[in-house]
Amino acid sequence: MIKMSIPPVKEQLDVIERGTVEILPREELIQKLEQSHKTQTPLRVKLGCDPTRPDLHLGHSVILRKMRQFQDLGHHTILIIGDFTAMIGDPSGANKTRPALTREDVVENGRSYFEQASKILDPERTEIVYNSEWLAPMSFEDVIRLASHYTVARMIERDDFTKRYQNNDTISLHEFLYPLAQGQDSVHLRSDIELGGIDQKFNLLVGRHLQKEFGQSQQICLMMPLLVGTDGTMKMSKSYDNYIGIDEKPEDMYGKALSIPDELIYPYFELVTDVEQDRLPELKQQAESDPRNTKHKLAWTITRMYHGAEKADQARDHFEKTVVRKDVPDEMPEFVFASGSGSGILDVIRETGFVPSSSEARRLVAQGGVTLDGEKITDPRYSFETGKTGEFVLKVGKRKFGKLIFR
RNA sequence: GGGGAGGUACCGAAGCGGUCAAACGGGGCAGACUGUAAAUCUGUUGGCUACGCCUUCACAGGUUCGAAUCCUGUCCUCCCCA
Repeated sequence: MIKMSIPPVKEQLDVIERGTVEILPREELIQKLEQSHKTQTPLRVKLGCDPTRPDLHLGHSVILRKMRQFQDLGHHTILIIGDFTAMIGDPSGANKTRPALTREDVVENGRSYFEQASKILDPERTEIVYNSEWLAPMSFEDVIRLASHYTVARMIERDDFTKRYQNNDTISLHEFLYPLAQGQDSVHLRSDIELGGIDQKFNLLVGRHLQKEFGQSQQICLMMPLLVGTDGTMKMSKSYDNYIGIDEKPEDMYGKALSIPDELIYPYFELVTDVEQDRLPELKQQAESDPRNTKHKLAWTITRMYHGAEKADQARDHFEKTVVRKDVPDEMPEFVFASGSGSGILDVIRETGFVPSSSEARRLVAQGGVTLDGEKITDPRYSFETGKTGEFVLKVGKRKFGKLIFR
């Protein structure tokens, strides 16, 4: 491992505070940073992840990027795969009790999570731990003791619980254990700082509280805002289908990034891109004066971060071509059919996998959402002549293209 | 443990014996429009060998010519009391 020097406080704060919503308590953070700089001892920075959904998107990247910044400042970072807590299911976010996962699922998801997170974190400098390591061996007695350090009144103060309680929604008793388990992680790891989304505030504070109960130095809670999704209203989440996945194809990434409302251009630059700190004010202004080009710059930057400059250029060209000029893309998946079968258009569309059912295909045809070589097909009974050969460009819906080859 | 309310499509929510593949809203999808995959307007939204047929209204049975709607049992949720 490379020995890094820990820079002075002021310098660190500039980086640390980029995009944060809240640091509790900020004063203590400064003290810890001073101490750390003086003694050149890295702080222990903890981030827990819930491996229920292994597809990471830009929403996750906000917090992971913050973690990366701590790495670059020379601190010690610990990524906790919440394999044990995932079996409880965090009550926050989806206001619903989540189904418990099996151990195998959780382990597999954890692996996939780290693999994806490595696109943002420096894997060399990330300590990975699974919280089942210390949570699983706890006895019932240990759990009772832990639970005695928190009160029901404080527990139901928590937003999610309050709301669900008022709505007469189910709250399973074991959900109360989630924050405690997460807090126990902090105690076990003796963390100095815990990162989290602002929706994690309660959980992070429980960690702080428990550390105090156990006579430890209390962690600083650093909260990042929730990234608003491409729909411009709700937080980015796979279940709202308003996300940009970090594994997505360059073209999709670019297109989705362009679909965000103009007000989000700046927050995205600040939270999910690696543009230099001192360029931010300038970008903020451009986002207002020239939203179109600034948004293209944003889309390009995001795509470049995950796919490189060359792919980003291609994605931009692809967008210009298919969306702006409504032209046919350079590359598209090919589907080969045997001529002579006299295939109907509905079956052909189905075989491409662009739609889940032939009823859906029929609907699209009826609504004029299907073209063949640029010609709208409106008759669901349209079929390719028997014995016909050649290639056709099929377009289904707004942006699904395929090359049909009959031979 | 006792009493009451309720479980409807992706979500919320009507319907309470036929005219129900199921109103309405949200979401999704499509068309028009657009700097944009935004906003707005319009249409559409179970499946199929498709002007007809098949499977849906927690689950399993039953009554009836006919049930999402009535009856019985099971599972689940919420409220009040203990």
